[in-house]
Amino acid sequence: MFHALATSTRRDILRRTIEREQSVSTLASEYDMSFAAVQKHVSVLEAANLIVKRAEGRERLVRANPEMIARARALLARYEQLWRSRIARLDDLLAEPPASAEEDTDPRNQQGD
Amino acid sequence: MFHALATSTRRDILRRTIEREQSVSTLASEYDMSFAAVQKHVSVLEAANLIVKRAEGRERLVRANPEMIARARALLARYEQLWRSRIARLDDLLAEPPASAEEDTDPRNQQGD
DNA sequence: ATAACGTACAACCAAATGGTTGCACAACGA
DNA sequence: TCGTTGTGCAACCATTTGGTTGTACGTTAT
Repeated sequence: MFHALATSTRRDILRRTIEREQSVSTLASEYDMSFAAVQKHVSVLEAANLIVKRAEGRERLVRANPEMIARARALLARYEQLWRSRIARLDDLLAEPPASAEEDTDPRNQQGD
Repeated sequence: MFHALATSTRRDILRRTIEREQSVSTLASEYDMSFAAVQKHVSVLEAANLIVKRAEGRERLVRANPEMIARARALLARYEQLWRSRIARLDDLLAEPPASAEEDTDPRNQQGD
């Protein structure tokens, strides 16, 4: 999925199909490459579920799938959350009372600052 | 940057270095591939600014760069925003009074339901 | 019916990618 | 000092990727 987002052409296709549903050939006319090349980009986005195709006569209308974009964003948000919880853990260590020598591992050696 | 995130190995490296800073060889020992392969993944992440390397003796300590993760997430959030504003625009059209035949384009033909 | 259009797909190609091994070199430990 | 460890880098290889052209086929318009 991140792979599908890794090309600027595909991100642009995504952007355009968010704006409005449009046919593959309409999309292809926007780029300086062959129809087949754009067709491949579209199929990569489709495989990643970032867009959806719909048949209408001889045309295939392409529209973005906002659910998948949200999923990608949520995944990255999880990484941010990991980071925040790491910070929280360090804060916890620092907040611990430096008293009692009960533990066999000294908290001061857990995370050098 | 999305390209850097496109491999599960690299996302895993990112996750580990969010958890805690660690050397390249420590990272390498976690994966079933050569040191050089992991080294390359690390350099891809570094080029994308998703991680930062720091020299300490002969080791190179790697840590995640949360700013860049946030930027990626923000970018995807913008796509979501695009989608929302598209919906808002359609809502505006539907909210318009269907009276006055002044426009030369009939609102009923704008978006087939 | 026939031409033009929109699409799908296969074959092909150059470049990038993800992996390998090997070598060089600096830093550390005995 | 000398072996070991951690790193960087180059060369190489197989596969994937992003592009091309050509062909085929259904749909639309004349």
